[in-house]
Amino acid sequence: MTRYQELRQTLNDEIAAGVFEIGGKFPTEFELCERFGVSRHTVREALRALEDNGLLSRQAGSGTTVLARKATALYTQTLDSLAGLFDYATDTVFEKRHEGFVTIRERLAETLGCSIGERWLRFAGLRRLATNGIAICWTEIFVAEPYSAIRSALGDATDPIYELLQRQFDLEISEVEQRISAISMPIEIAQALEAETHAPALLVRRRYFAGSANPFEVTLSIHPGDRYAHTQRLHRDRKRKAPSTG
Amino acid sequence: MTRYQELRQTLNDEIAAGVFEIGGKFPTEFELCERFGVSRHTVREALRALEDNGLLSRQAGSGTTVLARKATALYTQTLDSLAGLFDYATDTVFEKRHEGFVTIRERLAETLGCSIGERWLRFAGLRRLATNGIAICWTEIFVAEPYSAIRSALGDATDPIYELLQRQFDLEISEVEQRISAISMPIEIAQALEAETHAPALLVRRRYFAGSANPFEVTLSIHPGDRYAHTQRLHRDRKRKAPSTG
DNA sequence: TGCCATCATTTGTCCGGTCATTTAAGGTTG
DNA sequence: CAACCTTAAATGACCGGACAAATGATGGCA
Repeated sequence: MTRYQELRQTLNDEIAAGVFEIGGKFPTEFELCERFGVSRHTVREALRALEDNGLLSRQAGSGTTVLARKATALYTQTLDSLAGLFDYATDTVFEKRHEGFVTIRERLAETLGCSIGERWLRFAGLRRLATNGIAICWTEIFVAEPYSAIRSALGDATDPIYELLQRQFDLEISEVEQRISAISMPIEIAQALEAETHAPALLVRRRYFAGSANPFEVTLSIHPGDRYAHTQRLHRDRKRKAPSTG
Repeated sequence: MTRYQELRQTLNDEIAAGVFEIGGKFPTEFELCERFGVSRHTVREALRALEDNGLLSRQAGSGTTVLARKATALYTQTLDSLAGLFDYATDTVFEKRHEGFVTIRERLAETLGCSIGERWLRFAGLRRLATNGIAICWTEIFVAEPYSAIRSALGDATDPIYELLQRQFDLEISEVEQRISAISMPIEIAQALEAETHAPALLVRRRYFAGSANPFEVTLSIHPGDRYAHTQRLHRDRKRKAPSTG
């Protein structure tokens, strides 16, 4: 085993044993260099692994903080791509009906989860199955103003907007929040979807984050209740008596 | 932006543009050092990021291989326990209204996802917030017949039924499937919940598996659309291969 | 020909150092 | 007292170098 691997295991064990208080400060890189007689590079490599495991948090100027005793994830849902969020059987196409800037008012602020007065670029339209053209849902896509320049890059693109945003602005989606609620199908949307007005519908809101506390994109999808159900599966990935992580 | 970030983006773009053949060799670290006039450390940091994104594969002695044109990120939802499935803000209590065996007929077979003629033990009732007693949902719990002995063990237990089942029958829940759809609030349930009849409601079906292809427990929850929304968060995994703990 | 030792290549590990950026703390000033 | 400035300390970025380990090709030998 290499030095930084040994160091990582040693520190991992000490954290698990409760040597350091959770939320408290971890020794600095120089202190660890002295204590273990290794270079700063070796220490940083070990700390990096512990940070990846979610045990530590590091901040320039502030230092290293202990986040947890051990990595705990008992049940996980894994998606190979964000396309997995849209658990449709086949490919879909977006049929744009509206495009333009909106200024958020009270109603929309609540549903989108953003602040009143903000300006967002909005696309709205139908999403259809590519195979037979059946309309699955009404979709509204909101892009935060700083990124509204993608509007020109859209054109004939068939990629999801978050993919275009990632490329053009070098964003890395760090988190996606998905919120599902039941609403009554609005009249205009019912017409576009050829669905029954005021019938129960599924409202799916997805907020895309890239590091910041505010999302850079928010999408709303309204599905007729009889055409779509959201399904997810969670797998257990650790045995009951498993610990002995090191 | 730092140098290795710029380098990462440049190489990322070149890979995406098809400059390198998939499965073919990528330039060596030294070649990249010369070409971009940076140190090996900077190159390695950029390559590391590309490897984490699943674009490259590196092998000591052999070199670097191109795996894909586009980054295929992994997004995971992690739960420390199954209690995380119920994303209520506070504790809840179950108020039992019905208890007994049912034989599955056509309608129920479809909603539960089981076969006609099967016998299940059924509990039905209200779930209330422990703090203020507000009814959140109508809940129906179905336990497969082989485990119906749990009925006697229930009594005053406040634990979730899947916990009791796990203990009494030494089951280990391996998978949970959650299905969310929008329905119209049925009359009887609307009355019990003091909600509006035929208003949009959220139907959450959870099926609990323990190795077998058939669930040992299925629960249905019907939430008034204006009282509850289901929320889940997905995090991007920084690395495709799980970081080892040592 | 088939096998094995050798060697050059490439990535992995580790060392030393320097400067930049971020943060918290302390002191100064209006 | 609040706002600002300075300073120290910590992590982040970057450089140059050295050796280790893995790999694949080369060439000699039975």
